[in-house]
Amino acid sequence: MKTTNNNLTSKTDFIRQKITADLATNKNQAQVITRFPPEPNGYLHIGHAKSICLNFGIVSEYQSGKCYLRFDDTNPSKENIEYIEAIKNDVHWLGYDWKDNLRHTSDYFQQLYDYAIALIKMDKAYICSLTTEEMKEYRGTLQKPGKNSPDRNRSIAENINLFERMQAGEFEDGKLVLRAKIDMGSPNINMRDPIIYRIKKLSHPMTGDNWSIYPMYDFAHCLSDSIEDITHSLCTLEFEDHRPLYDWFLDTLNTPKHPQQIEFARLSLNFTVMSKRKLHELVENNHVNGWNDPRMPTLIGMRRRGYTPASIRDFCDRIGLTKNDTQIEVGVLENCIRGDLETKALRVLVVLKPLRVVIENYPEAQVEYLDAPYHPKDASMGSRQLPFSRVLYIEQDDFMENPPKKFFRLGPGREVRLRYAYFLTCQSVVKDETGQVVELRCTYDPQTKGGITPPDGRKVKGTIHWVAANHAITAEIRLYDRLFNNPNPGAGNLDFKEALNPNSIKVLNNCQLEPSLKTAELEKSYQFERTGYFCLDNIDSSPEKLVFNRTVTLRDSWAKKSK
RNA sequence: UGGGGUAUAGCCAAGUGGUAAGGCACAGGGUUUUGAUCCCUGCAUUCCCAGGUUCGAAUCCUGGUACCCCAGCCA
Repeated sequence: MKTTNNNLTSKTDFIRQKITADLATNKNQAQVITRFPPEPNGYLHIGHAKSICLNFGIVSEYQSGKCYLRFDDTNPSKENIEYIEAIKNDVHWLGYDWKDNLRHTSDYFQQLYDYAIALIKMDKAYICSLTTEEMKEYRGTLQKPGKNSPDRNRSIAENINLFERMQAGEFEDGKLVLRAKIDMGSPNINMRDPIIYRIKKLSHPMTGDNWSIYPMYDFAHCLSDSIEDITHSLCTLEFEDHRPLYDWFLDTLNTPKHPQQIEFARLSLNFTVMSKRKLHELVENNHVNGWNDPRMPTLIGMRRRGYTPASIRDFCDRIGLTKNDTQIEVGVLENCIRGDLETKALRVLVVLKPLRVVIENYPEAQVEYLDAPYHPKDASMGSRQLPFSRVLYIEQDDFMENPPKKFFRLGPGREVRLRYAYFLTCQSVVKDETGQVVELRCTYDPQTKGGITPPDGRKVKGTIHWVAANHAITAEIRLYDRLFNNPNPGAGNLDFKEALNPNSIKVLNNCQLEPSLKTAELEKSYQFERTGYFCLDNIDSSPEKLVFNRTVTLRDSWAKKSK
């Protein structure tokens, strides 16, 4: 999608081509106005991020750009105020600012009502008393045309009277609806006299008890776009066959503005689910621990996991924008966060699964401090002093009793470098009654301080991380893996929950961290050298008990090879 | 013959009649005190299929095929 790198980014997707062309012909007074219109009935996920980056991103590319954040709150039975606040937070976190362009569809309820009255007066809408079942029957099927409602020829005066009484609260929910009078024989089901208002005697989060009728999406959305003078109304593919209806309302009502709806393919990621229904189900049935579970594809979950706004924006740039029905590999996302954190994350030493090492030729009570840079390529990130002493912890995975020849780490008689410290040779192995290796007895080479090559020129192939036992901090670390085992959970007619990965979270309780991590900060990423990127858990971590989440592992060509 | 869409590599995706960009993945090589990073190199005689038009077709025409979406008083 990018034709050049970095700041010279120029995207040439079909929507931008269209906008550029419109600008060239001076359509819409050479303006570009978009909107991101979430329904406040759930948390935002990575799929919404695609839309946010598109709508907010695109207007920043043009001088005249403006993007509204508009809550599409036309259904009070599903929506609530908590979601509104959460969505605002997520949009800001992602890096976008709607400035003073915050709106709600409910802001236009009166105008929408007036438009409905206008439609009735044009004899283009009528009150229908068919029940839900009858309505379905009259609608016809995909193959067969529908038939006219018996109420279709109700008089304008009666329609107005009934509509006013619907709003006045005279009828129970579901008794009557207002329908557009279009064409029950249309091959497009959306045009078969769609419902535009229904009765819902419910308190609305924004308008309280002012209304007992609420407009439907198709009616409210195009008119809200028109009211806001949206130039390009970008939405996903499933609304493509609603476009004739979008245009019908605006044409019929002859609105001063007629925005153009353009559809693009929604994001689909493998090994995860994106539909709100499924995400709700995961949360409600406790398959995850809430919307902010780090395994969720929600923005709030990804944030907790350690994904940065920049990495998500980069992802949205890379995946492209087309009408193709595609499924992006999660590897692309992982690659984006690795790319971002590679330059930003402080490097630290942390042992996930400790194995005790005693250096037999190192003085008992001695402690020395070794200088270790926070980033191998960026000196401006500074350095810290790592305490080193006779008893250390190394990673269990860095030792094998009978290692294959290509294993560069520790084994009986083998020598490795302790990062920033010394060369270390394994002399013997201590086991418990069960035969488990519990300790390594080693020696170090005093001539390799700092990890340098000794005078005899001896080379060592592997470098491992470590932590001084007496100085280490103990912490909990949560290792996450993909939530589903199947690249396409729920494909076919399988229940997507069958594909849940039972090992999507692994909690390690005895992790040993270098002392500098005592002051680790929230919202900051750390690279635990050789293992991955981590961040403090923004819910469960406390100064007394640090809890880290693994954002993503480092690329590991050894793991790949050794399989 | 319900309607609306989409087909370019394992996954994305440029390409708009002039001889198949780029990214991810993958494979090989180099640098490296992270088996990371970084740096090279390779990776579609062919664009869903079949015909046709043309000096020339992924692009135009004709006919097929596959997949996705639509029958909420949801959005």
